[in-house]
Amino acid sequence: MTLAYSFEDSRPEPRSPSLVEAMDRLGVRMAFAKDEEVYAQDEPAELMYRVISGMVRTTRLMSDGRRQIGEFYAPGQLFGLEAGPMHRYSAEALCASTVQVIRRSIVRTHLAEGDLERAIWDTTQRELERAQDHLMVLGRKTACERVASFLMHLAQDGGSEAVDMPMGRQDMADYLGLTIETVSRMLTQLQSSKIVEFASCRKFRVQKWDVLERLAA
Amino acid sequence: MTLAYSFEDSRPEPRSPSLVEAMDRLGVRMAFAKDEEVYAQDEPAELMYRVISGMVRTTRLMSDGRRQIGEFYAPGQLFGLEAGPMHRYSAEALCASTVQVIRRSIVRTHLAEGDLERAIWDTTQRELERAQDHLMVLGRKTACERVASFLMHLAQDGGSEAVDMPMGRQDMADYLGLTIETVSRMLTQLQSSKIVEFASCRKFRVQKWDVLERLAA
DNA sequence: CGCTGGATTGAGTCCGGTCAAGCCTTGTGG
DNA sequence: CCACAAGGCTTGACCGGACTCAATCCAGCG
Repeated sequence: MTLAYSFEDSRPEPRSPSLVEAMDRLGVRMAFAKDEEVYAQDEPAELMYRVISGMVRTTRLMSDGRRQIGEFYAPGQLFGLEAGPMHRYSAEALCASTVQVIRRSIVRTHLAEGDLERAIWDTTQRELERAQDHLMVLGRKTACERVASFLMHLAQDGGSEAVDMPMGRQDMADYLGLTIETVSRMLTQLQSSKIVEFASCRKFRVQKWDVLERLAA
Repeated sequence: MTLAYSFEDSRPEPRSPSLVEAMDRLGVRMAFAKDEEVYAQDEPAELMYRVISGMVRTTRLMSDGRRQIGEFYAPGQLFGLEAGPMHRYSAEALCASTVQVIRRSIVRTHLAEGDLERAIWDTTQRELERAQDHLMVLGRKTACERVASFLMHLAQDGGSEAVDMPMGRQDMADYLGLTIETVSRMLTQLQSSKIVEFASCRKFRVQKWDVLERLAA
């Protein structure tokens, strides 16, 4: 495994510390290769997951191959905590990743009454908020605004540091409802306007926060 | 009020019957005119709402006026039951409507422990599922597929009956991430292919379920 | 050093947006 | 009952942003 994207636990889960602790004690760490599936759509959701290193994406596929990415999960974030009994998206590692896995029933027996429920609740709530923000992006924003929003979001809590982008152009495109070519064009456009600067095609730095913020609207 | 859209309680809320009962006993019925606001975005969410007649939409606005509709709520459905402390969308009646309103704190004191929580949970869960389906529509479907999905959804539980569409073209457009003109064109296209038939511009009947379903993908 | 897969760039097309005209329904007032 | 106005819907002509297809570039790696 390369060191490139192993920013271990740099963004810890803000809530449910006791759950995370229980997962640490009782959970199993599993390694996933790039593009390896963590779970499948319509599979029963009896496990829960937490990203340790790398990054995970949730995707949904149409019969003709069109793909929509629901969300990206960075180290520290919980995922696969569906409200219903089934997974509504499939989940895949988008680069070599390690994920902590634990059976829900085990968590339940080892946690104070309601702790698991609270964690699921917090996660679902955040999930809904993210989906609602995503709707605005997909429904009403231009290609340039979508890409700007995306970079903004990635850079959010990175200070003025260089930000790593574990996902490739295709993943960005499928997240933003665009094509790779359009994503690429918008990125070069943002770069030539000196709004962001790319060290490599997976690493950038924001140069004009105000402009980027205004573009992301 | 015209009789056009008064399909009172034809689609009852499937879960949380005790909550609905409590709302019936303790809630207040309020009438809203077309386009009247039920609650505003970023307003504290201390009330909960249930559509009695008419229809309600939740919307989010961008600074330049672009609008995204989050969801439509038919009679019987609960809305405004946000997970967080604030409303993340504003809600408006899209035609003359009556809405049952009740303060959350009152519900809590009159219901068995956990009943309110369960209702909020069920609603949030359904909300998330709807948002996730919506993402696929906005991210990866063509104009024709979006409109087909929309009609499909409306007609879902209407049998082969004529289906009423309380919302205007602008509302459809803002829900589907399109313009009124495109929506209109797709509707005439679907009609001239004999897939659906419009009695008036707000009332239709599905003629070829299989084709519509395939289009909606 | 060449191979490979991802990223960029270019040329051309097309879907959906824009602008503008016309139509139809509904409601109002003479 | 008709005339007219107003708003919503449809239709047409045109435009442009994003897609498609294809060539090229580039970094990582054997």
